[in-house]
Amino acid sequence: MSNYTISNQEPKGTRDWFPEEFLIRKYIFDTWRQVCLKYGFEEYLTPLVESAEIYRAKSGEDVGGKELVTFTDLGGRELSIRPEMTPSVTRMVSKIYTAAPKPLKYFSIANFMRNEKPQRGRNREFWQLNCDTFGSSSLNADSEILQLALDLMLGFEPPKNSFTLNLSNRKLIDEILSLALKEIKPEIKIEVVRTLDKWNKLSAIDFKERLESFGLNKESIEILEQFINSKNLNELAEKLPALKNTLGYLEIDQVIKDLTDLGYGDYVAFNPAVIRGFDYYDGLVFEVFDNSPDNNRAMFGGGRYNGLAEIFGSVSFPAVGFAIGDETTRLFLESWGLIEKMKNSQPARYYLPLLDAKLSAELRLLTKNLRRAGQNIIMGLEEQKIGKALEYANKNKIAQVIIFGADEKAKGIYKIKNMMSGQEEEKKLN
RNA sequence: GGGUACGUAGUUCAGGGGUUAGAAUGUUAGAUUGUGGAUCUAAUGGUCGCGGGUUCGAAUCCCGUCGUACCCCCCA
Repeated sequence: MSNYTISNQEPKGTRDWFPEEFLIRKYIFDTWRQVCLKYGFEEYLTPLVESAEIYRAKSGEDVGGKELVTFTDLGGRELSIRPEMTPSVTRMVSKIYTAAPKPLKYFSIANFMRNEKPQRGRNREFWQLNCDTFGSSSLNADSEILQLALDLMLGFEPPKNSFTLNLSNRKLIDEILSLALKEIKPEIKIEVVRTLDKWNKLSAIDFKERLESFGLNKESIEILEQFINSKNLNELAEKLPALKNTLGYLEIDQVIKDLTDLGYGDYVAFNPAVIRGFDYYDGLVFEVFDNSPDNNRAMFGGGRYNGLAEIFGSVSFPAVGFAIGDETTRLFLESWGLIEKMKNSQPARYYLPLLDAKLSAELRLLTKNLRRAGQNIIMGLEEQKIGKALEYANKNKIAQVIIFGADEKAKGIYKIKNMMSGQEEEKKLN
């Protein structure tokens, strides 16, 4: 006898997946996988751990630093549990890139770990779908990736206007910065970009004051305000004509046209406040927003990151992609009542209780035959009176009970009772 | 890393200095002679998150710590 007990609580920031929760997760993963396969994307996986340096090199101060979960292996190598997929998949692709036919279209569904403070929509262990196209600089690749992101959302059959894909371009951001800031130091530029990124959370006054604190003059601030307040491309072109024929502008314009032609127009919009935290983005960037008042937040995003690959080796290649988390997706489904809908369309399960211990051999045989015929059967293991059997089915939300006792055996039948309607159906035993 | 709130049966909660800590629900067994969500009976359940302090006495007050939820920071 020990005088203490070990807690049965899961580690901080992780969660147990009881069948009810697991069902939701499985539904999300199945939907993702189905959509990706339709796009001809191929599924891959990398190891759970990578050399720690791969993250220290590029993942940034937090993700690649204090949030990294690291240990030392038997050979003294420092390994980390992956906090994101991009370095791994880039490393993996760089091994085959030169010899592989281009482009490569890859996706994976994997878990990750970041040592951060858990909060709504964010845990230490989380799961993500990562989708990337490698080896194409064509705008068609960007278009397709965005279409994939949209179809991933539409795969859950959400109501109209439940989400919006907001679109911008890092090239456009660079244009506006050189237009507004001209000879300002790079450190200040980074701060300005962060402020633009936070525009949603700041009031107009705070926004202005913040820019003033960086020492920007009136003219610069006015240009930035005109930019960030543009509701669409036309408005932007009117206010800041200098941007109109820039590559960044034209790319956004083209992609929105592509997607509108395909019928996604209601879901796509230019939004100058989409910046995204990572520095490696260098072309189109996007974020998908949940429009639900209960869950109004950026769900996921991505973009083009042509310059990233060269950091990991000699091979450089263009890439465009995004990642979407299981938890944010679950919150989206919840906010639009889509989980109940999914639960009600699960395949039927049958409960076949052991009403008479003497019939256990017959019960096993019947179970086997029904399973062979493609049914999902939960077979009773302990002798049970019919009342208890029906109660068990109720409590476990099993819709159909197969009744097979002495009476049925004598008649050479079994009965299927529907728990919802109460109706019974007789079937012959072979 | 900073902040706010909360930790009492498996679960949802009550009790807010005074004997052996309660309810509902769940689980298990039995009753109603094989057609259900019911009712009845019984059993099962808790070092009141953990540690320290104040007190004659702490689930209750104080401090710390751990955990949970949410916000900020950061980031997908």
